[in-house]
Amino acid sequence: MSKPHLSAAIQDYLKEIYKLQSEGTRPTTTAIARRMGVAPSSATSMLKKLAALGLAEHSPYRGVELSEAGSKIALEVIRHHRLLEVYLAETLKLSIDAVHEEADRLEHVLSEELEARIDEQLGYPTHDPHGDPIPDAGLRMQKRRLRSLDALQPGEEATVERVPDDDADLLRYLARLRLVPGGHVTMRRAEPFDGPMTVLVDGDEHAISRELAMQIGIA
Amino acid sequence: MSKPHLSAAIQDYLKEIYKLQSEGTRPTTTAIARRMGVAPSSATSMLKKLAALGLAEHSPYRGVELSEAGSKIALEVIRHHRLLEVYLAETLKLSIDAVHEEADRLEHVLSEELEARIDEQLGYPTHDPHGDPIPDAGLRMQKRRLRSLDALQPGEEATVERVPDDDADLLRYLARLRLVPGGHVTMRRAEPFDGPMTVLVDGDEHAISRELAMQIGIA
DNA sequence: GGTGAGGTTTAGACACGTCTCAAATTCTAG
DNA sequence: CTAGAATTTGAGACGTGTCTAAACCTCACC
Repeated sequence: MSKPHLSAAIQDYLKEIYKLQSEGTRPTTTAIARRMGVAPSSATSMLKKLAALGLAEHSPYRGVELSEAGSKIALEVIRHHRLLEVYLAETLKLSIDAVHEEADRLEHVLSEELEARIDEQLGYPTHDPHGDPIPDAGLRMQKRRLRSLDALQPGEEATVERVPDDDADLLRYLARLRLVPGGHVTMRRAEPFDGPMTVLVDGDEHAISRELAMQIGIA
Repeated sequence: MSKPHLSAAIQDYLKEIYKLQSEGTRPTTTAIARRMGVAPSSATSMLKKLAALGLAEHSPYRGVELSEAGSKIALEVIRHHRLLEVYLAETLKLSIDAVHEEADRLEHVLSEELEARIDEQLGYPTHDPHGDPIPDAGLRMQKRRLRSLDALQPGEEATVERVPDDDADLLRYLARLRLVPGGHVTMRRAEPFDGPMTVLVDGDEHAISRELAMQIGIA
């Protein structure tokens, strides 16, 4: 009962498991360990702990699934994280490639009070700087299905809506190309055999790999 | 060498030892333990660790003294803490009684980058909301010797410059009386035998204990 | 329906920061 | 100067989260 004080580690695991689940990936021990940057055995220990706390159901060798309580906490952490990202970007002018790492540290020490102030001051934003949705105060998160940039036909135009959030180098590169949420993009060419794609952004042509194009959400 | 990653606990101990030192109190094991809210033996362990890390000199049964390196880190933590207090009060409109606790958690996860942005955005403040000095970017802290409110003679006026920072209930009370930094106070009466003092603040008379008056800095 | 490769769990260890309890040391009052 | 009081330290334990090494399941393939 009550609150056995959920450590930062527990919160991080719950968050990653939740994200894996919502990406459609089955949250296997290995996948979780890779995301967390720990050994698989460490993940196993944690999964057992999460199960003991009633935050997840762990069927050994089978996988894990968050309980109602676990999902709730995961959403709270994600809300903290993404709100902080918006805050750091808007109010303190941090660049899009820096906000993720900062928010990762701040998310665990953000009080509900501060969260509310930030949310209010930002005007209740619905998406973070990378285009990921922010759960609202009731922890409801609006899902949206985006096309990915590689699906664009030559000549077609679109607005960038989402970019990956956790690779700072990649984000710096994308920011330089202005291939970030809000950017306007036109498909020029797609080389055959899954070759690179040439896109026009703000009057500049850039060639990017199809793999990268697949990671960029558009609408 | 390098950075053995100074844990939040280490930073907290260094900060408290530094504060004890600059208050003129000899940082004994017991005093440190009381400030940290831990058992004296826990403090001893930590003092030994600090000594092993070259952050302090520990003479058993005698006390402890911060080294150059230890003082530097203490000042960095104090800078983080007090800058955050100003930031939370000014930008996010947190009340003076809430900022200390929030800053205590945030101070350990504030990056240098963020610290610099905050400092700049605030216009390089020199004092936190309780009136304590903020070390500058070079970690120099301006000391000032304040009189305390109980030294005021009947009829004398002064401006409140400093209040205690870590008792939220007390701060709420002082804030209600407007007996906080910036407030203008006039001494009315001081009852004999160290009795209470009656002061005028913004047109309202309040009686406060001499003990409390001693904790309030004026100029 | 065996079997081997790969994913998963267990076992045992460690670092950290905390505790309690008991022993050692220092302080202080007579 | 000394004995009792107060303080400080040491030893051993615990909880958390991590690791490596080794044992253990599962499933797809033949």
